[in-house]
Amino acid sequence: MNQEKNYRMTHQREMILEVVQKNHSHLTADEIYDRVRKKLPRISMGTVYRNLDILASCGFIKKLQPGYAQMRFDGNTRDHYHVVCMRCGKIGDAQIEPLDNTLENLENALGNLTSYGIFGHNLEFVGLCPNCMELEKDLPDDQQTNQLMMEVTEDGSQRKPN
Amino acid sequence: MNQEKNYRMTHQREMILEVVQKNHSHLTADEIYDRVRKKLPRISMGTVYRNLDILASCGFIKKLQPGYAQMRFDGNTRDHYHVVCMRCGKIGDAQIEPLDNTLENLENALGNLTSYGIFGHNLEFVGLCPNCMELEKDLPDDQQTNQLMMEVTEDGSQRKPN
DNA sequence: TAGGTTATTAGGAATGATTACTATTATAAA
DNA sequence: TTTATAATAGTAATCATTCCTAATAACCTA
Repeated sequence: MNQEKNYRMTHQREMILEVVQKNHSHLTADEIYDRVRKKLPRISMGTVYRNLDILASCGFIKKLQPGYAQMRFDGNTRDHYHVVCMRCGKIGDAQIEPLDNTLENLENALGNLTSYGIFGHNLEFVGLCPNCMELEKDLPDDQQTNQLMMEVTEDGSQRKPN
Repeated sequence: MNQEKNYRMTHQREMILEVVQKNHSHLTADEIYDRVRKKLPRISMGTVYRNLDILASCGFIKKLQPGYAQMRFDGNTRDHYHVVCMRCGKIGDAQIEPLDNTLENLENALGNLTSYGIFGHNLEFVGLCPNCMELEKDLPDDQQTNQLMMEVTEDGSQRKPN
């Protein structure tokens, strides 16, 4: 199924892919598990997670994961955006003014298109902190950050670092 | 310390607030725990979490939490933004074109201001799904969503729903 | 088509952040 | 002070996700 790695197409993997592709509702892993289990009752949760990872790394599906795993706390209560390190999760301040006008217009436009009630937005920038940029230099090519981008940015936007 | 609720100012709460305010590095709960423990060695993790919540709800600090708790998976691999329900976590598609030009310029600008290497961005809209909007009507005023906004949007942007 | 290599699986245990519970203690108002 | 009750320490529980391992199944090659 993939050129680079010797992946094999198993029934489990096939079913998981089918479930994700046929659903437009951004299922969680356990929702996928429940659905696949109707066809393959003995499948395990570990199999579901492993295959979702593999399918995402092959570009067949997309993993939506929170920008950071742990809560963090900020003594600065003024409105400001953040930069999140995609390797270590460290958060820095983005010295950029909030895009209130641009995004409020966008929120209004979106409000007319969706059945959701729109209250606000989250914008964060994704990158590498100085420390992780250093470490990166010692890694083999296939572990370099640009290889990992697809899994990290929510919207798949991807470009060379500044 | 607060007008609405009968909060009391304890040594623990005071120390936690001080640690968060004196650090500009967006500490995690366990980093705060470690630092506070140097002054109050018997403090417990539960106390740290509870106080961080209370301090955030009073507006003294800001809680940075991921937009959604669980990973989700999308069969649609085209670039697109999402709307996240702030009550149930359900994710919908935002029928809005990616802001590639606007935000790429912003990423470039930011790249010159920060020590991070910038690779991309995440933008998500926050709101209420149709189902939760219905449920909302039955809630007492102090549990209505607009009361909860400060805790939800990353940058604190806040407005009436569309 | 069979056999062998090894990727993949099921099942269960482990992890790690966060929340919940409870008897005891400390705060602040009268 | 006294008193009501908010807050605490310590511990147990939760829950999504990852890790581990012996057994199984895909797929390449003869």
